[in-house]
Amino acid sequence: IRCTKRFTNTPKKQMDKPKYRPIPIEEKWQKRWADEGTNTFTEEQLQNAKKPFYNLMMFPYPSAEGLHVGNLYAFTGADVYGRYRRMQGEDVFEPFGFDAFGIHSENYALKIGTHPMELIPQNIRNFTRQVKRAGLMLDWNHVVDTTDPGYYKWTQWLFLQLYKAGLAEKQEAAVNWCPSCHTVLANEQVIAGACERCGTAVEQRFLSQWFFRITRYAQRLLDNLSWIDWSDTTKRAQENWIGRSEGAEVRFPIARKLNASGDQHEGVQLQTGMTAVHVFTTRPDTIFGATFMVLAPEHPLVDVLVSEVQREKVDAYRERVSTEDLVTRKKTDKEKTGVFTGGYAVNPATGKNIPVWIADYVLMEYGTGAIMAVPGHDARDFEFASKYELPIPRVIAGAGTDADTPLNEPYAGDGVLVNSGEFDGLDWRDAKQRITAWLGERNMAEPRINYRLHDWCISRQRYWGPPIPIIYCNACGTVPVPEKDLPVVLPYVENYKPDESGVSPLARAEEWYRVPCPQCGGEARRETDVSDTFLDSAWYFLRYPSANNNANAFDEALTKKWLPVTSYIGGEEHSVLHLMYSRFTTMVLKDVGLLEFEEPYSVFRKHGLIIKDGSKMSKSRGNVVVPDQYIEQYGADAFRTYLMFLGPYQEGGDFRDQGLQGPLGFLSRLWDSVMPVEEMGTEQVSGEIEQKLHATIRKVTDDIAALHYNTAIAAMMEYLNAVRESGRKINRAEVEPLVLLVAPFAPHVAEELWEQLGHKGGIYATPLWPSYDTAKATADTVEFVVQINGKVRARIPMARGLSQSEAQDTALADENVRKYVNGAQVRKVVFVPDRLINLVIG
RNA sequence: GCCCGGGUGGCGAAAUGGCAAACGCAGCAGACUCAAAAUCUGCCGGGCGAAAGUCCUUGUGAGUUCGAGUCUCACCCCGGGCACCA
Repeated sequence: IRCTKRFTNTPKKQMDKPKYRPIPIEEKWQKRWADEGTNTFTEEQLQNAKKPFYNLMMFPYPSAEGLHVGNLYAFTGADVYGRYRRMQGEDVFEPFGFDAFGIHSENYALKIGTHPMELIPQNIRNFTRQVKRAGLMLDWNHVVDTTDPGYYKWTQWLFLQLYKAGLAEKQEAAVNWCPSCHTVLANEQVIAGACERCGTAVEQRFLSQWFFRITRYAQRLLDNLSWIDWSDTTKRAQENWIGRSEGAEVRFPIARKLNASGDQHEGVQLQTGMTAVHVFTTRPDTIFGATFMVLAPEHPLVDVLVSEVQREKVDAYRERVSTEDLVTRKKTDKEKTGVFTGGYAVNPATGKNIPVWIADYVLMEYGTGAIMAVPGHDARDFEFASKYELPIPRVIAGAGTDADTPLNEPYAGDGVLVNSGEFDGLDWRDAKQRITAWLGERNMAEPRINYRLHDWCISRQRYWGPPIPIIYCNACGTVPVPEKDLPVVLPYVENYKPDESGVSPLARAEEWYRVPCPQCGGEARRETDVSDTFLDSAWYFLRYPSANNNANAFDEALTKKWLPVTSYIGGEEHSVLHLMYSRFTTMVLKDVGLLEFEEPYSVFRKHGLIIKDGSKMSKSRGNVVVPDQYIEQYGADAFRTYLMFLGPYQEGGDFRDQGLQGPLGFLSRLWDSVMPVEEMGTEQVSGEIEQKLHATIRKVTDDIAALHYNTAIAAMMEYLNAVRESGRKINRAEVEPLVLLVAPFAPHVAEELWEQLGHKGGIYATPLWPSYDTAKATADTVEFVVQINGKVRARIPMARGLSQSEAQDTALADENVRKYVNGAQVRKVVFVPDRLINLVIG
């Protein structure tokens, strides 16, 4: 009975009206795109593309938890841009892949007890399913999986190119060791002294590691930032990371040591041939205030400088520091400690002997591992000098102070030199060059540029990565694996758990690492470390066009056609690591003649972070949004549109479940405006709607180009509202362009409506992006703002193009305006054509 | 400490130095319905006012300007990154 009643209550017309049901439409179009190869290129098509546009998004690590909304936010933003460019007639190549090696996957595999070689393919299948459901315009013919031997063969090949170029070196070095992950970490992976991944305090260990000499490229990496078209904040982050400082290297000759009675005596001849302590300073102008020196406890000259009187204390201190973990060592707020070595060096400016100390606040890894301490003008030196009662002279006098004003705190501001001999009175900036030159005349100093950037340690004592293609032979030494023998396949080993030993689990696979030497055939041993995941991602963009090429890492012709990457959109969290390493790799490949360009990404734009309930999504907070449920409920189109609408794309935004209602409602209203097609009007667009249509096309076109997706969507909503509010029957010509404008955001519903409207071949068959007419986009009447003394007193519709006097006359005819002017003299008129007139009275 | 962002209605947000709050969410009222959902219509920063209108309002304080959310200076707060970097 109930059912019957409802049936009779529903008007006939509404029964016939097809309702917007996203899910079947999306399934239909996803199938069609796949069947017809809408989004994929064949090798031939890649080769023959007329207007190549390489649209890159950052490939994800395929976690076992699956795709989360942050991934999809990143991909959709890039996809919208790619679809937009494609509709404008460009050949958009939008590939996808998986960055599946690394500690992440390995730790997870260990945790759940599934071997990574089984786990990762599962994850990739799951990720692929999710990504496909989201309706991205991806080329599934060109997929990259970094764990595929067909891929990492070329990662190993890349290592060999660096090796041949002399840019890969094995060094015994103090490295960051994570005692929990049992591996070495790059400096970039150490966050405030703790492991980036697990948060465990990082220790110092001495291991033999492979390093890439990225520091040789520091200046070039910095210089190119001036011309590459990247988000400013990303460039700034790289600039800070490279950390260029200009200053001087100054030599302090070693002078004397304490003897047993505490007196100074002549220094000994130095075995190393070094007769001076070298320091790097950015403030050579303050050298007259350098009253002592500090060496890092590990500094090799400590052994030379130390006097017998102090040896015991020095050894004890060094012992203590070496066992100290780097978190404690690098805490900036802890009290500084140190020990006098008993040795002295000569300040080359004053000629005086100054004591040499060792202290843990001086780091071996920066500069020369030694400093001249200027306690008067450096906060750290001041603190140290105060504690150990060392003299704190003033050598810079700021406003209101002179040579004799005592220093109660370090002064690092502007000023002129004092207590600095012939340089007194000089501005500190000028003094930098003058003093460096003056010392240089006696060969005691020269200008020097120092970088914070360190060489890239790529060795990992882990299992889940590409083996480093090196063989150690007792007779021949270090021998690179011949390119013909690549890939060095990562063997399946049952026990891949890392241990305390500091060597890779592969070092337990004897049958794998025992090999004959490629040069002499003698007994040899493979390198058992694998390489850093960042090496996999440092070149993946080169592989995509050549993903199906087994003969080369990257095909010469395809690379020439498609690279550098036209547009790269990705998260800011990769500002320094991935983006810096891939720039470095590209430069190296150019230098060895394999590429013709040296910057991999012509345009890079960072996108914002998506927030949930006011904080970053994370598993520990339990606020991670999984897209599947939303896509099932609202459809991929509404979900995509919502993600792009919730805030400015480059700044991110707050994800709220209820927010999805807006875009869903918009898409259903668009659907209702078109369907059923037979009921649409056939009149031409005219009048206000025509103006609004052209203005909307212009705004959407410009906004998408600038990644202002949220305002582009708002403009489309506004236009649709205007069309619907007219109250008339909706004409086909009014909504057809809107169907196209919405396509980058909601591709499925756009395709469906486009087909319903009678168009064959789909939206991407020909370049369909609507064009606008600037003249038509401009309204012929404007609402003119009339201000009196800067306050709005009237809003009067006026014809466009009025002159100042016409506008003024019209304004003065307004009652409210007259009331305020009230016969007073108009002293000044500010006139902004077609917008505003401001009458200043007084 | 240094380097980036950012601070606007109940919420997400918008605004080439020129109408602050577009667009959307939530809310309220109404229409349709036996009812609910869906949909549609209206209202929706605060004060005064019957209304026309008017005053206040973009973290705080100053400044530049005919005019400041927007530019300048100082400060406060939030988020992110770097950090004994010599």
